[in-house]
Amino acid sequence: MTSTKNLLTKDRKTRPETASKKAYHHGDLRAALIDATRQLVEEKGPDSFSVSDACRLAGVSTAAPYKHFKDKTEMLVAVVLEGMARHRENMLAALEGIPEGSPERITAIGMEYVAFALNEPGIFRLKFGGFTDRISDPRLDEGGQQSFEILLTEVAKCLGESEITAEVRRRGFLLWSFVHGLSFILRDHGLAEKGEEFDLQTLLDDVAERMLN
Amino acid sequence: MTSTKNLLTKDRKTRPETASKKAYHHGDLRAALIDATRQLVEEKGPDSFSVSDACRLAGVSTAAPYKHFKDKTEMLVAVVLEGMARHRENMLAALEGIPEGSPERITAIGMEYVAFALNEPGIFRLKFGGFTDRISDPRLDEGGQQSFEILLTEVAKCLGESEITAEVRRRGFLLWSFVHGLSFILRDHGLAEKGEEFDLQTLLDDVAERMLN
DNA sequence: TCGTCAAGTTAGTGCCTCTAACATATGTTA
DNA sequence: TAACATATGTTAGAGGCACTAACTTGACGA
Repeated sequence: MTSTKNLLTKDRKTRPETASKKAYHHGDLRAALIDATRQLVEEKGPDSFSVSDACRLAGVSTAAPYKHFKDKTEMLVAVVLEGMARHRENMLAALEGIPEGSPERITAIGMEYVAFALNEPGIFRLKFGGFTDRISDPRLDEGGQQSFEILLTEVAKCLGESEITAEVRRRGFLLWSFVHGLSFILRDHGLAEKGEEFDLQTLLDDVAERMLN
Repeated sequence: MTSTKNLLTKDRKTRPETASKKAYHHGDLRAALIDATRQLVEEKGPDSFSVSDACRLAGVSTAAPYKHFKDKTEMLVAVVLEGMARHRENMLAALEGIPEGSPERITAIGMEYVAFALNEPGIFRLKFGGFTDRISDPRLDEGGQQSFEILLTEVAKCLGESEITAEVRRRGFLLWSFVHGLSFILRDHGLAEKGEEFDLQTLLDDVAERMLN
């Protein structure tokens, strides 16, 4: 589906691009397994994901992944890391063309945050749903921190601060909490709450104003 | 630990309370298994929970649970339902003694919401963390809705409305989103964000004021 | 050309969920 | 009170999964 090959693979020299060798060796099994894992996590849900399924999808034996990943958890971590990088890129892209220091930049980030939760709920849950008993990799915390910094930078500009002060951090934390919770709720229940519908953009504008004034 | 027997068991007539019959029949295995499940879910995390472990803890064979529960998922649902009832009771109890219509009632609910997430993270995650691919029981949605109604009632009073209007629902939704997200973040990272600490009560007061004014 | 090593394979272990068939206690009814 | 029906336990076992060990293939460098 997505052409994310080589994102997480170690560089290899002179890989022959004649991919159809009917090869005993796969070519880039690591990337293929990550693709398969992401697909299955979204299709069946993270809980129902099995390494065996990923192997079947990639067309290899069930022992093959262990040449590339320590265990099942490491496969999931790889998928989440890749997803978080995409998430950050999306948020940064959403900022383009919006004037610096305007609250629209805050809401744009929020919209993108929610969009990721709705478009890739499986990965969103793996990262944020508290898989913490299974997955605890420092790289995941780093990634989350980087996303948070993006928000803080914008909050600082909105508040007219030249650097990230305690107050900026505090406001950012409030905004983050809100959008984070909103993402979970929307993913689980949708925007229609007992027949009444909220407009997401309006909701975010409202909150940004309340939090930043 | 907690004496929650009979909470979820069908009434049985004339249960002999001479529990130590070295009995082939357990007495109240259903309740014992729910207890064991809750304990294990908190100790090891929902992902690592296994029916076999619960059986060992309860001292029965691994086939015994299936006389009381359809499958593993139904065991978890039972634990979550029981936890949600406790959660609602806690929130209602937290309101006692606080004058009607004051925003302190809102923050008291928020504090209790967060407290549950921190005290019973396993159950919190099972309910809200999006186990939705495995667990989807209408009773869970009902329970969540009931909790939300508690909040809405208080929001209406704070806004001086005699019934739950669209605006009440909207404000309640904003508050819920915030506290929900806050719960997740605190459970995952704690209140100390890079050395700076927020006071939870102050944070909630602040947000309530911003959302209700 | 040959040896080495990365990256596949098959076979197998141990744990898990869940089912089938059997065993035992309990309480109802003749 | 005896016998039956039913609820609730048991053991045995099927089938799936994560992961390992030992073997095989083939690509690359000396």
